[in-house]
Amino acid sequence: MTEDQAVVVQEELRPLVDLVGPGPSAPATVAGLDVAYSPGGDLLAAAVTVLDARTLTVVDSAVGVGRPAFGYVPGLFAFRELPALLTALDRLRTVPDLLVCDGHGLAHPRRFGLACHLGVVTGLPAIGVGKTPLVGTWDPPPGERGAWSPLRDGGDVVGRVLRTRDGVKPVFVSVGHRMSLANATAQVLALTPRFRLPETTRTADRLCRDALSRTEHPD
DNA sequence: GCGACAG
DNA sequence: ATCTTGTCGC
Repeated sequence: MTEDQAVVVQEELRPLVDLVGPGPSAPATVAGLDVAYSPGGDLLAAAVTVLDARTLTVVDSAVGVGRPAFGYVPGLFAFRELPALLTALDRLRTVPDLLVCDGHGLAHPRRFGLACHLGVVTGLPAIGVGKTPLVGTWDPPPGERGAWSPLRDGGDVVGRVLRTRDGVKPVFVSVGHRMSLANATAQVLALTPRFRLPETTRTADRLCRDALSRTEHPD
C-alpha cells in the first residue's frame, strides 16, 4: 500500500468513528497496547495486557511478533503497528472493556489516529494516550495531578493535555472510539495512581520488550 | 520554500 | 521506536 492509499483508507474509515458513546464509566477490564522494535527496526513485537480495572493487576495478555507493515510516517502510524496489534488482540482469551493505545486518537491531522483505527476495527471503546504531541496547540495545565487544558487544532478540541503526576510533564489524551473526552480523562487518571503513564501502557511496554528480547535471543 | 512531525 | 553520553535529583 502506498502513502496515498493509506490516507484514502483513513478517510474512508473516519466516518465510522463513534463520537457519541460515553463509554463505560466503570470498566471491569482495561487493555494496554504497545510495540517494541529491534535495534535495526526490521522486527517488532506487539503486546496487549488486560488489567483488572479495580486492582490494576494483569489478568490476561498476548503477543504478536512480525515485521513493520509500513514505514514510519507521522499521521500513518497505525499502518505500521496495527497488524501485529490485531494479532495480539486475537490471541487474547478475554474481551477487554476499553483499549488504551500508545499514541493519539482524534488528535491527528485527519482525526483518525491509531486509537480511532483500532477502535473502529475492533468495535471496542478506545482512547489514545500520547507522550508527545502530533497536532494542536495548548496552554500548560496547572502543576497538580488531575489538571488539564484543551488541545485545539483547526478550531476543534481534539483532546486534553493532562497532568497525571504533580510537577511532571503532562500526557496527551484523545478519544479513539465510543468514548467521551471527559470519560477518557477519568479513565487515564484511574490508571495513573503512581506513574506518569497508565499502568496499562507500562505493563504492555514491559511485555513487548520481553517478547522481542526472547525472539532475538532464543535460549 | 522551510521546518515539524504519535511510535 | 532505539542508540548513547552526560546530568539532575531523590
